[in-house]
Amino acid sequence: MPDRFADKLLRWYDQHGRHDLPWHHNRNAYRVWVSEIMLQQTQVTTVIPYFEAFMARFPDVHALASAPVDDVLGHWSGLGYYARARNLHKAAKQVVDEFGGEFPADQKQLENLTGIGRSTAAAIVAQAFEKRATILDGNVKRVLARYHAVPGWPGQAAVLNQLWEHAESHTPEARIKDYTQAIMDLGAMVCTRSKPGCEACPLNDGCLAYARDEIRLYPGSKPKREKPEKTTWMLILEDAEGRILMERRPPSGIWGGLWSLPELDPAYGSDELQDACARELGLNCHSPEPISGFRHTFSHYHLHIQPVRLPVAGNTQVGDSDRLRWLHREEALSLGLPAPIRTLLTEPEQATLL
DNA sequence: GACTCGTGGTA
DNA sequence: TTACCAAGAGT
Repeated sequence: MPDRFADKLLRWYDQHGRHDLPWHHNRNAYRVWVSEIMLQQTQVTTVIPYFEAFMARFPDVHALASAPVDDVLGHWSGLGYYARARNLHKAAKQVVDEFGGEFPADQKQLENLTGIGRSTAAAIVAQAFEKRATILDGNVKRVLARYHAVPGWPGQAAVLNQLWEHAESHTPEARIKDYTQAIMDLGAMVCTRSKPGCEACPLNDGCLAYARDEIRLYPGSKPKREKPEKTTWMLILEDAEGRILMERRPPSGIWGGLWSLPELDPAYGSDELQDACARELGLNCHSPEPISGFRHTFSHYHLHIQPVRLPVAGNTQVGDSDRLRWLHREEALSLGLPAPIRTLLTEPEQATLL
């Protein structure tokens, strides 16, 4: 049974909530879906320009389903978590092939689409179809962990299940679209991770953590783990015409499906790179010109990227395959590149010669 | 259940 | 400079 929680929250939302985000206009299941996928683990201010460009290029599910995956990845370049883009493209085809281009209004059917989980399916049902459904994203987890003083890290299944139960219990029948936006807005604008605005919170009188003055204890933090250090050679192979050899990365793993620079095993020493290049890529290269490396931090490890210039002598047999392409710098930059590779190609002064 | 998957903001 | 983490989902 819905409680006063939703009423207080909605009253606050009417005055202080965000009513003007890009995906609030021309609202339909497609736009809600794309926004929800982009917003996974990604902040609103980062998403907005990507969303606008994506909608201009892929205005509906048919445009997305019929587009080349490279085009989709290109519009995702710099946003991160690129499996989202591959899954988005795959799911668009599913919607066209299995549902005639119309998104199902059922949460379970939505969850069968690639890349749509429980919370995202609920968000689409609530926001696009205005049917009662319960979301549980990072904002809601934080609000509810504090409101009910739920101990533990939400990554633990037991903790997560408790939060889902609380979330279900507060979900109202009426104004579901607004409620869904409201509880996310409260988490993003008031019940923030650091320096929450408890004095201005519409729910502070029922908040258990606030009553105990223990806001900082919730939600529980993730257990720390050591981040391993990894190293890789990134080859800048430039031919006589100034073209650079680009390589498509494998579909899974880091930067899956994106175009990047060819890599060699870090076990090779600098003096072995020229031979390794000939053996593994069939290229006749000049001697390597080391460039100062840089460290890039991922969620689970640090990667020391060691770029190396290896000018290529004469014609080469490599290239124009599905995996390897010789491209001018501008052509390469039009592909979906990982952020550090884009930086390496656009700001070579960042990687100056040793 | 543990692990993987990016990037930019923030303290 | 570094650690933490945000509109999660797939393997």
